[in-house]
Amino acid sequence: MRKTGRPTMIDVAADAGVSLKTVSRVVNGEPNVDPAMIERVLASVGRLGYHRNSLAASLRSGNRDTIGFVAADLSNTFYMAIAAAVSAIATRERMHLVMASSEEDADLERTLALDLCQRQIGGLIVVPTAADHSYLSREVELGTPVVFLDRPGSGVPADAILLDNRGGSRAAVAELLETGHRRIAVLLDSPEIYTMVERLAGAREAFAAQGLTLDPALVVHGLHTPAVARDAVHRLLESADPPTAVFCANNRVTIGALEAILPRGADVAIAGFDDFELSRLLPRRIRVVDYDVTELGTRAAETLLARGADPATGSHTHLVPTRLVDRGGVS
Amino acid sequence: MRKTGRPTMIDVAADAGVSLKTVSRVVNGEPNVDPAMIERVLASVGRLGYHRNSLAASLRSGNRDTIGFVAADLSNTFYMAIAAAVSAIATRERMHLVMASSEEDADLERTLALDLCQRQIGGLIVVPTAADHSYLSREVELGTPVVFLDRPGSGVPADAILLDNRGGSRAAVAELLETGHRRIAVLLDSPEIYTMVERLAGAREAFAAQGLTLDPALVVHGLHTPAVARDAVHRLLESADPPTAVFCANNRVTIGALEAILPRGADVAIAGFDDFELSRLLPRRIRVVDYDVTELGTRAAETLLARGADPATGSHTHLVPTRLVDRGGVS
DNA sequence: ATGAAAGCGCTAACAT
DNA sequence: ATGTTAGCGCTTTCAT
Repeated sequence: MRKTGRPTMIDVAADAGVSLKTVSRVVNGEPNVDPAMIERVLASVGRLGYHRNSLAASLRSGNRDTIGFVAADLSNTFYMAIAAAVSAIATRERMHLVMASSEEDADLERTLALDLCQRQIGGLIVVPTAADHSYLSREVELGTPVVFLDRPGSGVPADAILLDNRGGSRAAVAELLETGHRRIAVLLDSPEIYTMVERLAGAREAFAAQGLTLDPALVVHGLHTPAVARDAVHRLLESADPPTAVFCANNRVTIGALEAILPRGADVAIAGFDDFELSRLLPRRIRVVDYDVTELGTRAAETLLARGADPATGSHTHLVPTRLVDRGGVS
Repeated sequence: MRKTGRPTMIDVAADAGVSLKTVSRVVNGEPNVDPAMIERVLASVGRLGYHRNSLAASLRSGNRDTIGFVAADLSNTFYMAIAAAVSAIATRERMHLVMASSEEDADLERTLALDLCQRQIGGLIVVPTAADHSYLSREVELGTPVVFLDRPGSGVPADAILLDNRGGSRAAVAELLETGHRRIAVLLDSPEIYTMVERLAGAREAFAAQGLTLDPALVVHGLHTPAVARDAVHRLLESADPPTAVFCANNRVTIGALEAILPRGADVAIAGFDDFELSRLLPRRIRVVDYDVTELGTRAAETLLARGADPATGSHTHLVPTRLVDRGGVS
């Protein structure tokens, strides 16, 4: 036994009276080992409580058995659900998932992503916060597959898995217009976030398709939390010419809008991007742009693995479809 | 440059015309290096696009800079929120978080936990699914700190961070009793889950304090999903002697109960363990046993780090307090 | 079927 | 302040 705690293959080899390589063969289940030898080695493994050091193994073999995931904000259930989906694929492939949250900070994203690359990961999934991702180009060149999730990356050739943001919000706003609404408020988080830009564009497309335009006074940006969204909606409803409908560009905004509209009992139609927990139990009916969150994570992980297996083909962007559904209306 | 892609310290040393160790010193920011030398090395680092291989570094130094987290079910927002909290601490400490989900499967938990230990992690947080954790005793002996989260472990001395399950449910049920309810249904997930056992015990304590006992016909187990809980509540309400109140032992059960009770407009008081998203927007008032999820994750991570720094002291169990709050009652 | 030796990329221990 | 050497625990290559 060595001075330090953990037994190594050398210890097992000594204990079993075989060579280091034989232990390695047995531990890794390689073929062409005498059954009696296998027995002997496994007995020593059990006796010493030996566990293979997979770090040392991958150092030598170059095998990468970890997927890195840099989310934009892990306190957001959206990214957590994605992480869960990626984790499931990782486990299925006997890989590990290392995750981190950039907190919507471009510098932190860069630091975390490069940190993960230092750990010799087999692939990296990034929800881009930074505007430029050329900091990853060297890693991509050197063979680390990168997949952008939810938002496109730039400055580096990599696959991307995105939602059909435009199509989803276009459909939701088009429906409000068909129902006769004209004063439709569009409520958004920061315009620096890609999905917000796309969803606003989708709303504009719906107006344009009817030969109409969105009233700039009804486009509200910067609603980063439900509380801020709630206050903004209160203000809108108290204005001289209030909206008759609101389109909320994400679920936090929808929740804030509900917090303002429900207690007032205001007669305002509500549509929102992203489903959320308990939306079915809302006391009033709303329309929601829904999609399969799990598909985002699963696709990203599988794209990553496929890319690892075959780095040759060009980079693709996959759009995950959305659909407009009814929620609430209980009681 | 080497045959394989990534440049190594040796490449940098050759390029800069210095020794390997000097590169190591510069890259790790060690003191006592000539500023001119630092410049020269950093220039080569930039030119070659060198990144330190942290796996190789920790192989040699023995430093463990990863926290492992085995959740019981990552698709549950509760564990996701905990993972987010742990991730935040990991980032703060410049560590990484490797996570996996046991899917409430004891064998998978064991496999995942030991897999993580193989990766030479600096500490392991486990939400126990298995009944016995002596499979971890060797790792603990060898110096890997282990913290059990949400449920106690057994067979191995390790810290645990638990909720005050009994106290929380006792308070909730006591309040229902004080309000005059006697036929109180207690709705639970599987009785094999520790928290369920504790929460049921808390409910019993509340009855016992009044010299009363819980009607066995009103104790329902095995409500693993909201849908199953919903159906069970429908059956209870249609029975000959229906409950006038329900205590739901977790948020999935509460949601199922709401799905049954709200559409019926039934006059049944509701109390539940665990807060949930949008609980504030419910059309009717319910009581919720609330607590700080972040605190669970933060405590676990900090206990782990403290344990890593000082393995000497005995193992402790920390109880995170709960409080009874109002939710819903909007419109 | 088994083993000896080299070396993955880095840091620790010891020079100088 | 800088360099040299050994070796972390394992896999690979090449013998036997």
